[in-house]
Amino acid sequence: MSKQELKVLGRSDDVGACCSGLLTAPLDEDQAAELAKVFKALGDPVRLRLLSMIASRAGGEVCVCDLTPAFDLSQPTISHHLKLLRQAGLIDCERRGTWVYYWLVPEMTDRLAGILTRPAGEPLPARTAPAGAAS
Amino acid sequence: MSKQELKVLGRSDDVGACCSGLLTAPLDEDQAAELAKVFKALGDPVRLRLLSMIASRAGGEVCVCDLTPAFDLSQPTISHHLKLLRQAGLIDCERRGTWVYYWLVPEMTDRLAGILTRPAGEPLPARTAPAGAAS
DNA sequence: CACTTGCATTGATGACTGTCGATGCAAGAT
DNA sequence: ATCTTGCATCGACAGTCATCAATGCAAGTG
Repeated sequence: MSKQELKVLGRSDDVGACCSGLLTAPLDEDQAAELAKVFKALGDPVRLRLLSMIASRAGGEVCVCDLTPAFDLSQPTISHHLKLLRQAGLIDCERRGTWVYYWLVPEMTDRLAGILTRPAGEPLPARTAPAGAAS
Repeated sequence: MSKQELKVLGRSDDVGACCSGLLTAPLDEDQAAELAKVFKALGDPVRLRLLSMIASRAGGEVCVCDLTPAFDLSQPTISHHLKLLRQAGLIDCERRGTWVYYWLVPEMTDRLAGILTRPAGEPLPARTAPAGAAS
């Protein structure tokens, strides 16, 4: 339940590896394609809420049966969104008896946060009085 | 060129304000919908590459004429992607003579990075030996 | 003025996505 | 074994999206 499924991310090193930041050097096509899959998984309000419910849960994991009733959506739809989040490497899950529990993969959110963080003390080219503006 | 267009984000306070983190408390529907628009804008490889090209540019801004030839896509398509990034609040632009220049809005990427960052020294509920596993 | 160049907008189209009901499957209960 | 419950998968359908060619518009050039 936790290790089959097409591993969307990384062909080899996966989560921990890769690129410093999107803001410091132009992404190449492969990096961009890989990253886009993760951001696309975050690009839906239902999945964002699911992720935040899972991530903020004391104890670190949530049973699907606690997630589904929080939405005005069918159970297959929630299951589908959870699958996408898992394929993006943002969460993982495990069956335990009758129930399935999900938890956050913090390495992935850490990686995204790092990618979106600009190196401290950047020049920050004073975007206020654009040089030769059309005056 | 820089201030019309439907302001996708914030109804009032916009970028700087809002929520602490997606990882600490469940997002409500409005926050999730708002955030999802920004992540959706990042969920495309072309837009990610555009953003990284703009953000990493020395001088802080890029002319569209420098961006378009870097892709195997038509000029209207690039223009469309730039529009989406701008509507998401990630970049802004200005016409200067014949050319249009784009630059990063670092407040937005900062905000996203913050949202994806978990509070330091979190319990990190030892996901290794799942309690009552199906043994 | 007409002509050219840089970029945005429009309209069309094929591909993808979110959603559902129906179904399948695993595991505990009887 | 049969029934029930929890969740995933399947197939279908409507809505959204990425892309293009055609066109429009702004601004510099002759």
